[in-house]
Amino acid sequence: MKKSRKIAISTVNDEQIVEAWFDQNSKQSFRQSLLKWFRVHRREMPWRESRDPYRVWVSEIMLQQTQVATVIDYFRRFIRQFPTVQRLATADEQSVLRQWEGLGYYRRARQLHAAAKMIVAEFEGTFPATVDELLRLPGVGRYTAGAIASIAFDESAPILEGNTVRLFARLMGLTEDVRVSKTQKILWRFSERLVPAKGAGEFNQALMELGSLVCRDRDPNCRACPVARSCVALSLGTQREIPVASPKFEYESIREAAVVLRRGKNVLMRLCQPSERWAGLWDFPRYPFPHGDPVSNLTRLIKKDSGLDLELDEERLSLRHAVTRFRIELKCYGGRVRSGRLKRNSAFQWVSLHDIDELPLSATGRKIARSISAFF
DNA sequence: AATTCGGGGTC
DNA sequence: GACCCAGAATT
Repeated sequence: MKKSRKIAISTVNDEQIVEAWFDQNSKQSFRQSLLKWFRVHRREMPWRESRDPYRVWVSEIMLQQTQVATVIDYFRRFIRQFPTVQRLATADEQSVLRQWEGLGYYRRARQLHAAAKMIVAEFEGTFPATVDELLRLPGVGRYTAGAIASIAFDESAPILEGNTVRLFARLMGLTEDVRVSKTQKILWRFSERLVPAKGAGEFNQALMELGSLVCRDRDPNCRACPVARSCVALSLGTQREIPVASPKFEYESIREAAVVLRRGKNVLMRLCQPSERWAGLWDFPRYPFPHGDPVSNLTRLIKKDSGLDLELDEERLSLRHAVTRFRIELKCYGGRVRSGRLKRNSAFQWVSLHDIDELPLSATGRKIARSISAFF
């Protein structure tokens, strides 16, 4: 008897911690308080000006792992150039990637483009309107499907992302690592139990807005919180210790070299291959920084890969940047071609200075391109 | 269950 | 520097 009771208590940490919260709190009054707050503090955002599923979809893809402030201008430009799903579907991928340049996670742009073609072809232009249909689109996972279905189609679908993870963890007083799947499951369950049958779109946006503006990562503003009375963390004074999250990765410092090789008005560029970082984007020829004499070693590397006979100058530009789990120190060299022709089906290609503006580059590639006059 | 995939904001 | 951001797909 005592034994089974003990087991029951330890399993409270799992699914039933959710039920414990709902036992202690009225979800109707929680929803009311939240929506009342949201109607006052709701921020204007370009994708909130309509409920056009296409625009909601584009915004949700852009917002994956990307802050609202960063997305706003990208969204405006993207919708200006690709105002409908049909226009996106018939665009070429390079122009889509060009609009995405600087946002990062470029797979999102390629999948968005692929999904637009799917919608036009398989759904005959009728936008997928349910979570289950939306999940068939590449780049659309559980969060994004729930967000689109609820915001654009008023489906009662739950969401879970950065803001709501933090909010829910504090509301329940969750002290477990929110990155492990067991905790994710608890958080999804919480979202499922909380989402209303009607008005889920507004409700979900209100949750995220509260997480973003009030239940902030650092410095949560509990005095301004409309649902403070439902917050276990606040009642225990542990709101600053929650959420607990294991580190995502450790940084590794690496050094690279890039080369701006000129031939007349053209510059040697390389199309990043599908298996590489920046797939589909253009980059300057780039290598791990060679040991020994960088100029002579780089000259040999480029000659081997491109087939060109060339002459390199000294270092002209040094950039530091971080990408994924790497801190990169990138040194850039200028150079001229003496003779030779490009190898066939190497990813290299001569690009005129003017055309570089139209190509999608990585953020560092664009920095090099902008200071290209320093190499001539 | 881990890793990959960017880049900028912020303290 | 270190962590976060309206995550998804792959290994």
